[in-house]
Amino acid sequence: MKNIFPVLRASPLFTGIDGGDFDRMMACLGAYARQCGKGETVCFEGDTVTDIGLLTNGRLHLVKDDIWGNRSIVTEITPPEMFAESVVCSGIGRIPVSVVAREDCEILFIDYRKMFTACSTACVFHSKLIRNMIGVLARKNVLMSAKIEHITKRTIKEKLLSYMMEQARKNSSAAFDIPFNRQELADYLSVERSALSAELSKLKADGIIAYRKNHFELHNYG
Amino acid sequence: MKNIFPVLRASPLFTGIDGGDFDRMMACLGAYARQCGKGETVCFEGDTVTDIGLLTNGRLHLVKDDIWGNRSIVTEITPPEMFAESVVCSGIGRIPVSVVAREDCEILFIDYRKMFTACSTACVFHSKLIRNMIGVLARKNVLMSAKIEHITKRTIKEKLLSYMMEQARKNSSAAFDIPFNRQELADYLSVERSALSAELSKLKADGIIAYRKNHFELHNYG
DNA sequence: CCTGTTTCGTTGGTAATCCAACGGATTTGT
DNA sequence: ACAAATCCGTTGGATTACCAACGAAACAGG
Repeated sequence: MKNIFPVLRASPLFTGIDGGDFDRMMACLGAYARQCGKGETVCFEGDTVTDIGLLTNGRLHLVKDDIWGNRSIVTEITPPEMFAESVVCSGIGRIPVSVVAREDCEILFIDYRKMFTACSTACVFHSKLIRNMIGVLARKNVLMSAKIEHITKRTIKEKLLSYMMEQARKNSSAAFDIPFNRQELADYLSVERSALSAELSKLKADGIIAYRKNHFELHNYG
Repeated sequence: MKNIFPVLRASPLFTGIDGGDFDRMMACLGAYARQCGKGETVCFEGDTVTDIGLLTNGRLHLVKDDIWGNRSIVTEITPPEMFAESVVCSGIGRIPVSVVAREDCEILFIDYRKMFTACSTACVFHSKLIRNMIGVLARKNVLMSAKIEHITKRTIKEKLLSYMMEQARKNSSAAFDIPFNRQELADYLSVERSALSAELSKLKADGIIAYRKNHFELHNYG
């Protein structure tokens, strides 16, 4: 097992926490690493989970199976992303997805309750950690709100404009670059790629937007 | 101004906190109440907010205006719900919606940073409050994940089955009641009510589900 | 330079959804 | 019990999105 601390330092959960504390902190948090072979199921939908998972190596898929056995991928997790944190922190406990290793993985499990228990060694990082966790949950919250805002719109045109207006606002400019290619944007907005392309062309033809590759401009944007 | 403590006690943010502490706690949190007349805009999209809003009386709408001035209602807030908590806790600061009073309102504003500052009077509620906040954010997270899961599906039939399977799982039974009427369910799944009704009828005709009013049963489940 | 790959726009037929309208059933208020 | 209002299912035509397929352009590797 290689040194996972560089990965942890990259996690928003541990920002602002001194690297020298990691060893003691891990012990204090009841953290333990687990290896998972490719194809292995880390946990099954409906399982009761009490630990937050932090992927330090490999690649995970969160998947959902319907009654007929069809499997759909909800998300892909790459280091240093976490999973199950919402379920654990909410106290719901039963995880709504299965977690499957797509490659050989190494996962750090952290006991959520121990984040709050003031420890005998008077670890200073507890409050910082909790604050970080709030930030993680809240940011995810904001991202999901925005996504819902977009995909709730009825037509592709409306979804696109909703998305682009958000980008423009974030960038404080009518011109902006987007972090997706067409296929990814289509997946994000939950529409067909070809239909998306067609709608983009139409918006351009109507003079509402201009674009080239991933650079977009909204016209008449105040 | 009437006594707001009963409302606060109903808020998940204050569960498990002794009622006798409320006065001191409010002072410690830098909380202040604000009255808003019907129609008044509490804050505008893009404003920088540093306080969490907790509605203690009245009714709020979170709204979004597009370039052409069309206003769409994102959510309705009723006591004792909060708003802006994700934006504040995430550190993003700029609120992505406008907040409008639909009735005369009373709002309690809470300084997020003061939740963490250990106070001189050694208030015992701080850690409990923070824990509650994590729970609030995480639960909202889980709810939104589920919603995205449903409305991401391509057809009304798939959206319905996704929703109903979640309900069945939550209820640990193939039979369950839903908290929506048809119009509300259509809004939640982001489809037309009439199309939803038609799809429900078809699912019933195909023997996949049975229902009467808000009571549903999934066949071949489990 | 050549080639295989990926990305993107276009098109046309098919399928699904929207939309407005209507009637029946149920509920609510008086 | 009656009237008004609300909720729900149904229908048909208009709109929109899906889907598969294709070709052009951009790109990467040899």
